[in-house]
Amino acid sequence: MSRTMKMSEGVEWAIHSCLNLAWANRDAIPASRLAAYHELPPAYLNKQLQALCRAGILTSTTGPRGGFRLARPLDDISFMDVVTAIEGGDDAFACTEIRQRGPNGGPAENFPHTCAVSRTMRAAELTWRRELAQHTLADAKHQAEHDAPGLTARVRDWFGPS
Amino acid sequence: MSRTMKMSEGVEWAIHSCLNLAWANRDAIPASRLAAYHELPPAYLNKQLQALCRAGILTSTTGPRGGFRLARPLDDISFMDVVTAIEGGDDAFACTEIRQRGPNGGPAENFPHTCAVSRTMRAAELTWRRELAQHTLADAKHQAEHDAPGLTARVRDWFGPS
DNA sequence: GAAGTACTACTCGGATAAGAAATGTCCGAGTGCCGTTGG
DNA sequence: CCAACGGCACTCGGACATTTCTTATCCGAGTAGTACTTC
Repeated sequence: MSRTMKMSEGVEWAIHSCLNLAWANRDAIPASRLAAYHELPPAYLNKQLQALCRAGILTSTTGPRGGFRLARPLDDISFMDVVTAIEGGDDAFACTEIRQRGPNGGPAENFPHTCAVSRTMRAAELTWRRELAQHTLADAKHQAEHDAPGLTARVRDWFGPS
Repeated sequence: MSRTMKMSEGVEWAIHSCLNLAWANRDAIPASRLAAYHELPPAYLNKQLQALCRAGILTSTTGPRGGFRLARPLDDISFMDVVTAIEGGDDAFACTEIRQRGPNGGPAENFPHTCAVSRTMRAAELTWRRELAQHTLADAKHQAEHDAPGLTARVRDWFGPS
């Protein structure tokens, strides 16, 4: 009905920023510059990149000529890694075990099996996670380069020489 | 990082209520009674069931001896149907096309291909939706009955004779 | 001229506001049932 | 006794609060570079 079950837009920002970091191929790029490239709020993008640092996807350096850089090559960063870093690893469907409440409920010992509803939901989410884990940012980079041939050079030029 | 990308708990309530409707096998059951079975806020559950009515999964009747009933058999109601009814059909990942913004952006004509990031995200979600669409509430009902043999009779008895 | 030092500008990082959205509540419109009344 | 009628209790339905969470912003701690002072 309503627009719930929405993924944070920070995921989109994070992925594109990682791609830009790879294309720019510089030592470190500050959040403000990465934000300017997509006209995003700088401080908020910084917040998202912090999450990537905590997840070990990026590394950060403070001070002049500081900023963010990739912690490992793109083919070692899956979509799932980024989603987990930003969104957290919890399942979207949180079973609250309402079947155990109410008149026909009782102590948890009466319910040795996990809820059938929960099983189906989790299985579906698992296929989603698996699919995300099988695609890396390197794949996205190659596809984007294939779609827009001159993109790599344009991005590198805009971010300037190393 | 935070607990975002969370599915509404209304989905869980809706599925269990549909199962209870099937087990009770009565003409119509009011939201208050369905809520009491799981100790849920009656008015809010009513709100969720309204969404199922709009989606054509349930039918509603007002007045005494009114309430909700299933609009079609359980094997014709998939998990996807319920999720769509409650959460809406929009994708969790909403591509905002940030690649088109900024210095290297430009008019949409410059981007004939859909964003590679978006493609991957949508493909993953599609597997999730497909998995949900392949399982019906009848499957869940059978599994639950298999897990807890006496459940069917207990539920029907609690809701009382037709 | 070279080395040491203080200063400045710039970065991330986390704490703090603002806004949106999910969650929860309440009252009105409508409907079927039941008792009453009249034939 | 039977039928029609009026009242009543019960239901959904949508409009209205409240709480939570995402989104966004701001300022401080720390760092590297730079210019200046001193030997």
